[in-house]
Amino acid sequence: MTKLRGGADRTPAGRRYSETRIRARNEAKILDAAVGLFAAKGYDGTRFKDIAERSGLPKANVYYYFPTKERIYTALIEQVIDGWDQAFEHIVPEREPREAIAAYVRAKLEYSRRREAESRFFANEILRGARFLTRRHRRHMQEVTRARARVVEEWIRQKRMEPVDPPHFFMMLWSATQFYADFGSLAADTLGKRRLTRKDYAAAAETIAAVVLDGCCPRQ
Amino acid sequence: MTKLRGGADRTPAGRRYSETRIRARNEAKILDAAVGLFAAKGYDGTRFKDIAERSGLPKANVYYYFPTKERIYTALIEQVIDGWDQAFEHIVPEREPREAIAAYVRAKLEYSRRREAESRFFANEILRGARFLTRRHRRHMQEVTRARARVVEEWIRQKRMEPVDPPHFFMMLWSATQFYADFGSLAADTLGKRRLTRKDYAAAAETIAAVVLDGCCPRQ
DNA sequence: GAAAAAGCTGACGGAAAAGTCAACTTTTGG
DNA sequence: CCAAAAGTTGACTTTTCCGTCAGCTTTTTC
Repeated sequence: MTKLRGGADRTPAGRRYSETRIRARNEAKILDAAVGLFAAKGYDGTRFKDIAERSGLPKANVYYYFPTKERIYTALIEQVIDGWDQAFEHIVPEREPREAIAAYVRAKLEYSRRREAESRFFANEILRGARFLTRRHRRHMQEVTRARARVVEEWIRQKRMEPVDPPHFFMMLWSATQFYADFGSLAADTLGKRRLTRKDYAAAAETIAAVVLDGCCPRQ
Repeated sequence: MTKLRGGADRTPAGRRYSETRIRARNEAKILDAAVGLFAAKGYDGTRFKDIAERSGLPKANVYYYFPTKERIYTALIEQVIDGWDQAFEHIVPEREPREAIAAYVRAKLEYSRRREAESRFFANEILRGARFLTRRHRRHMQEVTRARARVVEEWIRQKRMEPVDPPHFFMMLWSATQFYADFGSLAADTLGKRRLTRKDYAAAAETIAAVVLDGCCPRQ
């Protein structure tokens, strides 16, 4: 499996970045401020000045850590992909498909509820054609997805679930789970509420599980 | 049902807009150019100058038709909502649920495949919190959705389909169908292709139908 | 404790964007 | 055909934003 986060950037003095405490803290501040802005306004719509203001640092200071706006953006991409990988860990051959898939759906929903900005940020990037995803990122995601697709294929071969096309099946799960965070305003409108609550996410998990699981996995 | 498109803007001389042929033609040119740019770059990322260039008109001329970038944007929103309504027409009580839902899924997929830019444009707007949707737009969409939710409720009452929460069920259908157009680059990667073909959309429709329909509607 | 590295910042320059305007040409209604 | 309305446009001003830089302070290292 390709490793991400191989970062080898260096300070002017040749020291590896992120070695100092101050740098780590300030980079976190900046990324934290940036993810919300990028999520709300997109790459082009986000002003460098605004990132600086929101993170509480002078603009020139932000430039000290990130030489361009693009670097901030790509740093965030790596951060998000890390999270993306994790939910997949539920999809393992030993588990019962029904239970594993339900756990995966819950994990994804939980992630997108708790890290709404990250979720929207990434959705935005993909929506715009994923122009900042490098070949390395893409390959990594492909490999991870393919590995889990093999698990599903195995389940199907064992007649433990209905025959579905694994990639399409995953995409269906992604779209359903991301929807609530990414299109939250539409979801809220549809439910006639001002904002989505934890309960709404729970109801979503239930509906998705009810429909998808009964549609692909025989009940015990 | 609330009517959209009530437009009552007037020219300097008090004439209703869109009465002249030239205006109609040029507004169409502008909106056509704008939708692709907004879809690719978002509201803030789209340059007024670029809209002008792409539509083949001088910038000042575009300003003659649309006093601000925002007006172009909101004009597009109305256009898209019109399309959104149409797919819903398949959801009628007389039809067999299984068949009606399958038709709805196909219609939505077809729309997002053929009008990819519109689809992405709208997804982008929602993703950013739907800040340009007016109360009128929102109410309209709510009403339309609610009306169709009643049809689903009726089906359930008649035991013609499994009990599901209609709003969540619709959101699941929306997310699954929009995914392929809106997140096309991710979908293509996942399938190991450069671009999505008509066949991929067909496979998507099949997977969605297989999973969703078996999950909610008893087979005949 | 002093040299070196890391961290910080106000002020500035250049580029590119939005938006304006006055004068021009074309189209239309009667 | 001609007056009025609609349509067109280049050149302009204003605003905004990215990125730089020189010189400062703080922290680390030995």
